[in-house]
Amino acid sequence: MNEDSHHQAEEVRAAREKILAAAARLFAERGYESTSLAEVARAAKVSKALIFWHFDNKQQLYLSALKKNLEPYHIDREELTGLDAPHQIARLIDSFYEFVNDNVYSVRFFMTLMLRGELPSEESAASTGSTSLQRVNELYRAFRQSFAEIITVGQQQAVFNPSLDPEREAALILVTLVGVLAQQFMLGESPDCSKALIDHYKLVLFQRLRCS
Amino acid sequence: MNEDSHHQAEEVRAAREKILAAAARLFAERGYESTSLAEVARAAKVSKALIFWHFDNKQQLYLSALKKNLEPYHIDREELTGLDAPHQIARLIDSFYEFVNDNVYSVRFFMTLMLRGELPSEESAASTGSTSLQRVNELYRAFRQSFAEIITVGQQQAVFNPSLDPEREAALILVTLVGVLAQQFMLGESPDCSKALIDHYKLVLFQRLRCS
DNA sequence: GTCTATATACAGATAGAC
DNA sequence: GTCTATCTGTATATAGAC
Repeated sequence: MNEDSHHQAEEVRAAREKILAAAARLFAERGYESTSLAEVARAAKVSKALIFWHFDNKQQLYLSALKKNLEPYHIDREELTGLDAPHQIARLIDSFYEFVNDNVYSVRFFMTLMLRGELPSEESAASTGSTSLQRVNELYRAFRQSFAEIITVGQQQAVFNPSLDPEREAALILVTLVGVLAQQFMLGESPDCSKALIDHYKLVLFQRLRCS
Repeated sequence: MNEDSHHQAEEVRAAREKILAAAARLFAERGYESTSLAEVARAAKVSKALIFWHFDNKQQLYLSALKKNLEPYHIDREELTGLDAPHQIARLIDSFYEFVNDNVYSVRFFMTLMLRGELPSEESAASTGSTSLQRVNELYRAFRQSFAEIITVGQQQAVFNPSLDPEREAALILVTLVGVLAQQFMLGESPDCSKALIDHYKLVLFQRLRCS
C-alpha cells in the first residue's frame, strides 16, 4: 500500500466516521424512529445520498452506530489487583459509577433500548442487532459475577460473613447500583446526589458483608 | 337530560374512549414516533378522520392517552392501618411491586419517557405534557416519604434502630425497588425472579432496620 | 359523529452527473 | 466518493358527503 492509497483510505474513513459519529450521537439522544437520515446528514455535514453509499440502509447505519457506542464497554480487572476484598468491592462500585457517568448518553441509550425491545426490526435481531444488547447483558452479568467472586474470596479470608450467599448478595448489589443509575436518569437528579447515595450504600453494604 | 340524549352521549364516549384506550396501549407499547394514527384507528376500529374529530392532533391524543395511563397511579395508605412498623414496610414494598406488575405496560412506558425526556415537542411540556411526568415524580417522592415516616414511627416505638436516618434509609429502599424493577424490565427477567429478589431484600432490610 | 377521498409534507431510498 | 435531483411510500391532517 503506497502513500496515495493510504491517504485515500483515510479520506474514506473520515466521511464514514463522521456519519457514524453523528448517527451514534443522534440515535442515542433521540432514538431510532425520531432520528431522520436528513438530520444525520446535516449533523455530519454530508449529503443524504452519501449515507446510502457508505451504509446499505438506515437499519445498518443504526447497527453500526450501536457498535460504536458499545466500544468503551469493558471491565478492567487489572485495577483490582493488590487490594483486599472490601477495597475491591468499593473499587468495583466506583468504577461502575464512573463508567456510567463517563458514558451518560450511550448508557441512557442502551437502557432505553432494553426497556422496550426497541430494535429497528426483527430481521436485524437475527443478524447483528440483538448482539449488541446481548453484549451489554453479558457485561452486566460479568460485573455481577465479579462481585460474587470477590465476596467468595473475602469469605475464605474470613473478612466477610461466611453465612452469606455470594450470588444473592452480588445480585442485590447490582440491583442497587442499577437503581441509583435509573433514579439519576429518570428523576433527573444530579450526579452528586447519586454519589452521596452510592457512598452511603457502601457503608451499609460493608456493615452487612463484614464478619459479625 | 332524557334517555335519548344520555344514550347518545354514551355512544359519543364509547368511540372517544375506544380511541383513547387503543392509543394508550399502542403509545405505551411502541412509543410516540413509531405509532401511526392509522394503527390507532385500526386498533380502535374507527376511521383515521374520526380521531381528528375527537382530538386536535396527534400530540393532544398522546397527552390524553398519557393521562389515561396515569389514572391507576396512587398510594393506598388505608391498607397499612393496624399493622406494626415492620409489617407496614413489608406491605408497602409488596404493594409497590404488585402495582408495577399490574401495570407493566404503562410503567415501562413512563420509565422510557423519563429516561430520555421523550415528549412529542417542547410546547406540550409548557401546556400539559410534563405534568404527567411531574405526577409520576410526585408519586415516587410520596412513596419515599411514606417509608421515611414509617421508619420514624418505628424508631419512636423502639422497634427500629434509632441511629438511622429515616430519609437516607427510605431513599435507599426506593433505589433498590427501582433497581429490581429496572432489572426485570431491562434484562427481561421473569417476575418470579424479581419476587425472589424482593423477598431476599426484605430480610436484608429488616436485619438492618431493627434494633440491634 | 362518522365516513371516503384528498391535500400536503417528509421519510427512506435510487439515478446518474462529476 | 460525493453531490443534486428525483422516485415512492406513508404520515399527519383536512374537506366535505352523509
